[in-house]
Amino acid sequence: MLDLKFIRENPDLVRDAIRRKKETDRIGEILQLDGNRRELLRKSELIKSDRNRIADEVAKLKRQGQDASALIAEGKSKGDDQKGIEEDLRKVEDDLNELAMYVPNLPHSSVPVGNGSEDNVETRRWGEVRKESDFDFKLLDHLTLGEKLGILDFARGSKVAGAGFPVYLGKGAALERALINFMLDLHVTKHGYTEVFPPFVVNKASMRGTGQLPKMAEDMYHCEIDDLYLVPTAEVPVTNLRRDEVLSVEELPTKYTAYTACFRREAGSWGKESRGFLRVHQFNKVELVKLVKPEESYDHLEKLVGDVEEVLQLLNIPYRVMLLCTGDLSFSAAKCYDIEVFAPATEAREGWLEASSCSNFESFQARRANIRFKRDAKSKPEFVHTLNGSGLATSRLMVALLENYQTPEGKVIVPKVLHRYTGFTVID
RNA sequence: GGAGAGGUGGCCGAGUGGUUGAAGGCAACGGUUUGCUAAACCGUCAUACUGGGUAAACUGGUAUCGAGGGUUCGAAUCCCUCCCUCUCCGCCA
Repeated sequence: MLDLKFIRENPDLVRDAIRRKKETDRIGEILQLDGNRRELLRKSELIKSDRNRIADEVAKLKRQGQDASALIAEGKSKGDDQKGIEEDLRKVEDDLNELAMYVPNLPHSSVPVGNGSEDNVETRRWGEVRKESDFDFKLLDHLTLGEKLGILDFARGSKVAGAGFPVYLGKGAALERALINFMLDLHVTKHGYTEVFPPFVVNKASMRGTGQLPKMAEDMYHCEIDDLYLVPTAEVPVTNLRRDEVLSVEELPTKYTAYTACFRREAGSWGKESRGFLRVHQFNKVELVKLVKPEESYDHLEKLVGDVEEVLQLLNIPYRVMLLCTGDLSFSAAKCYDIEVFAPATEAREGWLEASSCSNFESFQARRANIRFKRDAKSKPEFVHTLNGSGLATSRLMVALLENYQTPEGKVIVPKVLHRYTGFTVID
């Protein structure tokens, strides 16, 4: 969330950002509540100060063995006065905090202004994009291919859990595991991330910390009895590892990578692009998370994107990097690149599938999650900047892999870098 | 799940109703001393919110002893609820 003081002092900047991100502008109410809060706070603190003074004087009198009943009576009535004010204050604070949670992060100045995905800017492209017409045989899409090879089973996934819970079988399961291990190893050994295997469920405080709550409540799986949420992304447990901590400057940048399964209800988003792997309730993802110094966060964003790109380059899967415009930028992000892989047999979005999203949240999450650092022993703690990116989600990656690596015989060649993980070179 | 013990500042640890934001120690920071290091000595040593002040220095107030509520003129200290940690027992992958 944003600093209330910042909102108070720069309401127009914030309003502008809200408009660009197409969120609801409730800044007027926030400013009003903030004024009320400060007024009530002043009143309440004045009374408390009186009460403290009275209590001290009572103590003094008692020590001297004198009568203090007049003061005690006064203290009692002050206490009654305070109750009413305190109640009002708490209500105002609750309302204010709730509203403040719904104020989005400000887009960075380098983010193009735009309405939606049509205004995103392609910043670069890598690999050979071979369209369907470039192949001299009839391409199969990932679903058909997966079923024919017996490596994917959506029907049985529906039986045991429900639609959108895919099942991987045999070499498909092995390939999935290989991808995960390959990506983790690359990020750990080559890019210097620390591997984390976090819990797959988190509490409310964690969900608030990274900004999924309260806005995205509908999209989470929630275990009511224990009040726990299934993680929608490893970003949540991993970023929250350091919640309420003050890091030393030597710890920055802190870089984590983690595999988790990701669970999303995807409420209301069924319809187009929902065939097969394109939209599922459970998928696998290797996530990258960085906690960095504020002045370095934009350099780190570029490096983060580079770390993700290397995965695709090693797998030799064509992709493009999209800089999201203000209208497509998520609630918490200040700047975000999407990495889209190309899947030649997929009709949706002309074959370009979002496989990674790399964002700089600046201090937005750090403020919510209260993650700070000290430049040295004497300086005040400052909020870190947090970044994260999928490095990558395997579901969409699997689509691109199967479709790009298929042969005229309906087999799939395993990319070379995965051989040492799979133990086989062809799926047939 | 059952029984017990406990959660105090960066860390250790005292404190069972009244100048306790919290003794003492360690660590850290500044300084004195020192050929260097060590030691010794002196000092500083929480955070947030809020008011005054020049959005500085400085300064007033409030809150914070796991969290939330209650009792009281007054709570780290008494009562209730919850969370977490440890030990033992049970159950279990």
